[in-house]
Amino acid sequence: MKDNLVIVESPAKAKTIEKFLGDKYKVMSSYGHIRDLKKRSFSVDEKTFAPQYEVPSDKAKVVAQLKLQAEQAKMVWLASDEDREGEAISWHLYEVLGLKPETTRRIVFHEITKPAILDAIEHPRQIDLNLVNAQQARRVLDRIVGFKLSPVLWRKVKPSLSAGRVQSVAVRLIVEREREIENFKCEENYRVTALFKNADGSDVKAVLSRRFATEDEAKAFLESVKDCTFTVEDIQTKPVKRTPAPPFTTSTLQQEAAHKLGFTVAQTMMVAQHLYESGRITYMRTDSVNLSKLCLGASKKVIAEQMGEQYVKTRQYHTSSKGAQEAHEAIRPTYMDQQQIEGNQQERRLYDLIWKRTIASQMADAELEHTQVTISIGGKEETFVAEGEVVKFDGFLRIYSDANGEINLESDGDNDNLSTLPVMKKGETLSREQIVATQRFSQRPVRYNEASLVRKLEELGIGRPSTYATTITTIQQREYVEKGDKPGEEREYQTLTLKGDKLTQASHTTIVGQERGKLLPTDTGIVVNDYLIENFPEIMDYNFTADIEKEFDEIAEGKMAWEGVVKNFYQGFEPLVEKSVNTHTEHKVGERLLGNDPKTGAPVTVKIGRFGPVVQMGNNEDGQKPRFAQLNAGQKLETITLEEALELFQLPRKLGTYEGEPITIGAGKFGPYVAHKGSYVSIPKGTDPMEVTFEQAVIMMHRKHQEEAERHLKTFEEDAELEVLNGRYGPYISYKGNNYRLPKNMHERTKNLTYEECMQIIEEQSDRVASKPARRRFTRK
DNA sequence: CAGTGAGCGAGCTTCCGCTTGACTT
Repeated sequence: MKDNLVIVESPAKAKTIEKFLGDKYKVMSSYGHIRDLKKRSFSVDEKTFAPQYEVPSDKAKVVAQLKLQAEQAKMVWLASDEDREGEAISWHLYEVLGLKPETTRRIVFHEITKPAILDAIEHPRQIDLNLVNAQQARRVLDRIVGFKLSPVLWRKVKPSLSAGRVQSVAVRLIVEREREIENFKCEENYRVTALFKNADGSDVKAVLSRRFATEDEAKAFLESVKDCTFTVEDIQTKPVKRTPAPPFTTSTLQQEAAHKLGFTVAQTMMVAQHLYESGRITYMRTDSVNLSKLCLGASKKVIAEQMGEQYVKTRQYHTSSKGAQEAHEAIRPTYMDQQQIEGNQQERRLYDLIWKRTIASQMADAELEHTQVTISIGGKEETFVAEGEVVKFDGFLRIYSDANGEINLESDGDNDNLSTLPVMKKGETLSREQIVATQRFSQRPVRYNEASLVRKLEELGIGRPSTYATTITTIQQREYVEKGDKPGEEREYQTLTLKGDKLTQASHTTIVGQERGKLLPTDTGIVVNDYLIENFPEIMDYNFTADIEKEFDEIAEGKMAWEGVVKNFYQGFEPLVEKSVNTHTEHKVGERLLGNDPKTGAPVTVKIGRFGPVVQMGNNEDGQKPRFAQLNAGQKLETITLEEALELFQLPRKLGTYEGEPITIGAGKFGPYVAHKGSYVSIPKGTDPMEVTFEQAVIMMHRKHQEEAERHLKTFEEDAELEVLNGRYGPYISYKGNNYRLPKNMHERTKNLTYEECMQIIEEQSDRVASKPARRRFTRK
């Protein structure tokens, strides 16, 4: 039996630490929190705010094991993380395991190294009850907000909805961005660029120092420079430095993995968890950019050996993000000298990204030389400016290309990729090749994707590294937002080109504003958001979390009592809940009267129904049963018109009977369809479902059945689960529920593919296949 | 990427923040 029991939060950490401590110590894991507010009931006293805790059923086993060991140990060391939640975990352990003060010590360490842990053991302290109370305030406040607001939504909007301090603000960001885009007023101007040749005949590209508001102004300018001479007026050269980005935190890792590897936020965390468990990287849920001395030294060595001393620059970064608690290190490789690891493709790619980012953060600045050449135009006030950049010393750019790890959202693509300028002399005359005025449009704001929403939440200090991924999942599960693509719009723009003495005009088209994998608000999301903002403005305020965090800090410093902070909040909040529940409105939240049915005079309204947005015709007043119809894809509660709504009631329509069963035309989530004997055929886009005749419908059914029959291109005796199928995008391989792309050069000979060939393709692509999304769970009726 | 599809008067839903295994629909 061991004399000492050390309890940490994570089993991977426990394993590592046990090796450092020798045989007098047993190290176990609590697997995070072991006790929480009761799951189903409110569990907070409305007067005293006393919380009712319980050990959840899935934690009973862990707790029993810990208890057994704790009773036998002479000393129990509580070594949960050094932050608010960690302190609370220690306190709950103390309470639940029935520990004694004289045989309990609280220790913390900031890096998982032998000296750091031995040092922690040398310097134990007591549980900090102020910090624990700050956590209790946080926990209780979140329960109050969540469990008081959600039922309001069940009554006012639809069952099973939810609201909370974090998720509701996340939805607000998405709804507001969509409104910004709707209200965006596009402004246009004319940007003038020139192509010159210098004395050697090399190209010089330059941009005019001003833009023109109208085509006429741009035209007048081009006319006026026909006979001008263009002279190199000034050449300015100055050194520019570029600094590497700090090492990864959870949020920056999610952003970069999304940007560079195309991972979703959840995917990144899953792969990182594997890397952590196999000892490849440090802990992956962190808000700290701090690196251990061990890592700084190891990085220095690797850089000096691989690239030379001049590439080394040891840096220690400091966290600037709001609400950071810095209980861990930055996310970095455990062993810096391991540049590559074994593992599947996703693991190798993510590891590579982490390794490079960490190494780059310890490398020298990149040194560049920026040159700006000013070109005068006859006696005119405007000038052309040519800019160029030369890398003098690549520094960290040698291994990490994206300095800031961000895309510049303001840029409209004008300043990208500065290249080298040819040699020019001051006073030199340049020959004009051509000058082009291009019509430009200001760009509307860009929608959020998962990773950029996380970045925004972190910036606002809302949510924690351990919850970013789940928050993103929750708002999608509640159907407040959905991931989707927006097709670009074709836009026409004009150019005016001056070449020699000739001024020509041309019209071009381009696709703008195309977006993929963006978060779009649903009707439900919009209705819930507007309702919450109107009735609970404090909760929906972007600064609510930051403000309340200041009070939690006061509790942690012992300056305020936690119940007082909660009470103060509750007294302002609870009456608003009361008021909302008791305000009986004639119409549902978000309901909109579109008008009346011209035939019957029945009112036509849209609202959020039990299954989402719905149009209703008539009400119960005249004793007639109201009719309902779902909105089509693309139709929005806010914008649908009476005419569009009435059209929805035209379907379903019966066409007649075929083979003893009726053929009907219906409208579904994915557009109009023909239904017969339980099978469905989509009606192609250009075809009006009201015009489809019985004969056409029959033809469509037959074509579908034929396609279905031809779908199975090849099956294999070796394995019944392996098939070659013909899909919408051509032939593909289907195996055990996953699909695999068939290389283009094999499309011709799908019929004689061999079993071995197919298995090889599957093997090659198996890393790339994303795990199947969890099956949607429906509540049992 | 690889094929979908109703229903709109019956009983349960929900928060945020720590952490990973456990399974049969």
